[in-house]
Order: sequence, then structure tokens, then C-alpha cells
Amino acid sequence: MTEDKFNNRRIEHMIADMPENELSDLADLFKVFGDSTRLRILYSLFKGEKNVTEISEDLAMGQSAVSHQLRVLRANKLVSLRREGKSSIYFLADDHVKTIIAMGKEHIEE
Amino acid sequence: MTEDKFNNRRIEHMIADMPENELSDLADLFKVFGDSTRLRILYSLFKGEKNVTEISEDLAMGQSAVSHQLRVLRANKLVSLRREGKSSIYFLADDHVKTIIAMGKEHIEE
DNA sequence: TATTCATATGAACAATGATTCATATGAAAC
DNA sequence: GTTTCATATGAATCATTGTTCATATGAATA
Repeated sequence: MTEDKFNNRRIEHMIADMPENELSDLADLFKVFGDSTRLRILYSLFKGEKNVTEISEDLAMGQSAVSHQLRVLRANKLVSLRREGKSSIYFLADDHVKTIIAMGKEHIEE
Repeated sequence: MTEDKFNNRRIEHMIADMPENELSDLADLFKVFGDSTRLRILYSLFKGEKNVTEISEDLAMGQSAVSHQLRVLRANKLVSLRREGKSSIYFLADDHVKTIIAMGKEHIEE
């Protein structure tokens, strides 16, 4: 944790220096967060790692739907998994997930 | 800017205390960021306030498409506008926009 | 090896959403 | 008041995408 990693000045530059073509990748990333099911999966994993069946039960959704969305989350490196016997144990990939969610939450609560 | 407003511990609580039903609102917010055109509009406004025609020219897109998307951004309080004669001058509504974009940028660059 | 359990995946379907076209509103200029 | 300029908006269209259903893969167990 560097101190004031996200102060205003740094952020200004961060964005100003962004090449236009990155915006498309950025939109793709936000698209991943822009789905209720995926967000609920991330929230569920925030509370602790789980296998697919457990996530399905937690969200009260079909296994297939959850599996499809986990695929998307994996492709965007928001979750990782490890195999244990027949199960795939999923967990949050890094701290950016938490930060991004917290930031969005800040906005809607203002 | 309060010091370490977004340190790990605070973020953990922020998310853990979030009621499930907020996730849907949060998804809606991210959905707004999850579109290339809207992100390009935000980026354009980041460089300075503009009227609709200027944004259209900057993005090389039709006025109608831009206007439709500005409506979405407005509805989500990401941009505001003031009237000047025949023009509507749009500008970023607050600093959350910048922070959220910077955060996403961090992730895809890791 | 056959069966069961856990997960992944492909195809089909339905819903959502971005863009375009046409038009409406509304303010300035003539 | 009429024409022009700037913006907003409704309807239609086309593309994208989330979910379901059916099935495949693959590991454990009998």
C-alpha cells in the first residue's frame, strides 16, 4: 500500500495519459461488473472461497448459469480457481475487485 | 481527501456490510461504464466541458447517438449540464467518475 | 469398468440495448 | 413570425448477451 496511491493529481494524469484505444478494453472490464449475477458471485466469493455447487446454492441459481458466468469472470482475471477432486474451488483473484466494488458503492450512496 | 480513505480494512467492511439488494443498483452503475461510447464521452469531458455538437465531432459519431448516451449518463449522475443559448454544455458531475475509471485502468494494466 | 457426482460447454431462445432515421422542441437570428 | 441552429426523443432495427436445456468431460467410487 503506497500512501495516497489514488490522490487526485495522480488520477488526473492516469486518465489524461490513457490512449484512446484503451477505452474499449476498459469498457469490456466494466461490462463484466455490469451484471447482477456476476456481481453476486463476486460478493459471495468475497465472503469466502466456494465451489460451483455452493455458489449455485448461495445464489439460488442453476449450475449452468453460474458456470457460464464464472467463465466470464475467469477470462477477465477477476476470479481464479483450484481443483480439488471433482470440485473447482473459486476465489477472488486480486484486490482490484474489492476496490472497484467499493468505489461504485461510494458513488451510488452519495 | 481523508487519509487512506480506501485502505484495505475499510474496503473489507464496506463490502461486507453491503445489503444484497444493493448489488443490483451497483450492477446498473457499472453497466453505464460498460459501453465504449459512454466511456469515450466521459473521457472527452475529462479533457474539458463541451456541448453536444463538440462531443459528436470529437467522437466522430452522430448527434443523436451521443445525445441518447448523454441521457443515460445524466440519469446516473455521471455528467451534468448547463444551458447556454441554444447549446447544452456538459461536464463531469463529480470525482467518482475519475476514480472509477482510474481503478479500472489499474486492473487491466496489471 | 460402470456409475455417480461436479463442472464445463454448445445451441437455442428471449430480452436488453445501442444506433439510425425521422421528427419534435426551443432558442437565436433574420 | 419564419428560418436556422442545437438538442432531445420516439420508433424501428440489429447486435449482444444471459439463461436454459441437453450433453460432454472428467474425476471419484462402487
